[in-house]
Amino acid sequence: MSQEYPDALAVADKLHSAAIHLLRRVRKQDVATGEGPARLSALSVLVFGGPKTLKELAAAEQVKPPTMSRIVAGLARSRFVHISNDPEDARRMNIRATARGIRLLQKGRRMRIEALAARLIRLSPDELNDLGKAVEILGRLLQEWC
Amino acid sequence: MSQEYPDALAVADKLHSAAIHLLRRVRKQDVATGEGPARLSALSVLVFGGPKTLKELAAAEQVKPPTMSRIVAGLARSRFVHISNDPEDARRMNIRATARGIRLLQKGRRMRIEALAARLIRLSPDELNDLGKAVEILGRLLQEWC
DNA sequence: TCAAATTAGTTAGCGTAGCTAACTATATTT
DNA sequence: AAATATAGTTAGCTACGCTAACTAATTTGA
Repeated sequence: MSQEYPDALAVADKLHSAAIHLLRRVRKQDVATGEGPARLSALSVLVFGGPKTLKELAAAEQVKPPTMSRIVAGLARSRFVHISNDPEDARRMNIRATARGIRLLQKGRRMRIEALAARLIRLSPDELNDLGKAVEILGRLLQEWC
Repeated sequence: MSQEYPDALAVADKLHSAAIHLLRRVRKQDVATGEGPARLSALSVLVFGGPKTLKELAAAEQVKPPTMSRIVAGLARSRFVHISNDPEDARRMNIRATARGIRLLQKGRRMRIEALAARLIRLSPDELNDLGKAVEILGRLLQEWC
């Protein structure tokens, strides 16, 4: 009992630090897309989760409606998403990624992931395998979390 | 050769996603400190790495000098850091964390890490162990990565 | 030695991204 | 029909990133 907790704390500390520094490195690839991380992330939700209302998108991104309103406005201005009226409720908007949006997402995602993968291939097969197990665990943990 | 690369890509993808979502969760603890992540991170560098000039601090945080200038100004206004003149070079400033700054950092860090650790202790010992190995690997990888 | 170049940091001004409060417009409930 | 609730926007604040242009101090080197 007094054995697990300090260990979890130590892992939490290093994991937190690693997440911060890892994102700081891959974020450098983003400038090439011309869009910021919040827009790319929202676009990703639309591409992989299908059309959404503004409120749903805000909830998915854990952000308040006014924030998502501006993110969507930026994406729409650049024609990466298309906004249509909900036929059942005139208050709602239906937001969907355009083909252009899907292409942007694929490009940006590919660049970030490839920059990271270029580092990962320097690892030994064992190390990569350990990392693979860890991301599976993290994926499950994050799904349960909130 | 065509075996390692796609695997690294898959791990990179999930790792990237996990880092984004993990930070989004722990960041919620930050509001209680009253300071943003960039200030807390810079303060952390000062606490664990000792006094620094503005340029050194900017380099450590991978940020441009004007950005760090504003971060330091905010920390100084709240008396979390103390700025003194370099006796050898009047252009330079020596920035050090105050006792108040150290206390804030410890508080904020503790809250974020504890929120994360509270999730990690739900894992099995094996899973926690896998995660422990992964963060060690990531730590080394990030050190080499510019 | 003294003018030119370099270096440290700031200021001004821009964009993105987060928030709350207050607003409009539409739906729903009573 | 009026009151209430819901969806989204607007206005205005803060933080945090950048570049360009600036001041002040130090080095360089002719």
